[in-house]
Amino acid sequence: MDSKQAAKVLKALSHPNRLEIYLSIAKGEQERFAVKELHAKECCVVSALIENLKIGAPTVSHHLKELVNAGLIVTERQGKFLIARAVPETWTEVNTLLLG
Amino acid sequence: MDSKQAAKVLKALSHPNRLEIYLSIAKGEQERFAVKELHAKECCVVSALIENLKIGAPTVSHHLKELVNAGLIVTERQGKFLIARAVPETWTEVNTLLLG
DNA sequence: AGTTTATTTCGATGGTTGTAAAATTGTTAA
DNA sequence: TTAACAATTTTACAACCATCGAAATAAACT
Repeated sequence: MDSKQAAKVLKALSHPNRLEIYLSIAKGEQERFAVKELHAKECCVVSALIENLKIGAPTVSHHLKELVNAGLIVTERQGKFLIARAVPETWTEVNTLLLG
Repeated sequence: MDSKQAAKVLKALSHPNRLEIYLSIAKGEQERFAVKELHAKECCVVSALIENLKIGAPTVSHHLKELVNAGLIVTERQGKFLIARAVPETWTEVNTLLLG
């Protein structure tokens, strides 16, 4: 990964709320909120994040789009809900650039 | 490190020019520009960064201050020049949070 | 003093975060 | 199969923050 792409990823994580959203998704801490049919590690709906962060749904929606755009997560709609999963390789590549 | 502090560090690296500056300092690529008395890995003067990035001295000065403020580098004046060294532990802590 | 290197101040420009209100998409119940 | 509900997204807008250079200032060498 080149440094311009890395800067984009870092920017996506550079806001406290967005970093929290990413960590919640990556660590699957949303299990208690998630719909029962899904596995814990791949669960995260917008409404769960709203509960935790106390910011509005439109803002969460916007933040999620930025994380998707940076390649840090992927999302998938399941019925009414939006499910998110982290893409850990993206962070690994950034880390490689910074440590290399 | 807590996530708010991590976000601050990530923000400092979230701009392409600042990331380049940090990488230059961390990798000691500025040796050819540095004053001869200093060791390669700890050398980096503002004028060298200006050469590489083609942005003005005031902007470089401002970016360096943000990197210092995030704890990613330390600076020291040696005569006319400003010397910078990376503080790799800061990045390590951020990485630990993101991987943990 | 004059030159070189870096910093501060200030202003212009553009981007970011957030909300309210409306629109969209999917589910459920009559 | 409509009507009502529920989750998310889009649009529009306000408030705030970031990047950058020009000019002036500071610090250090010759």
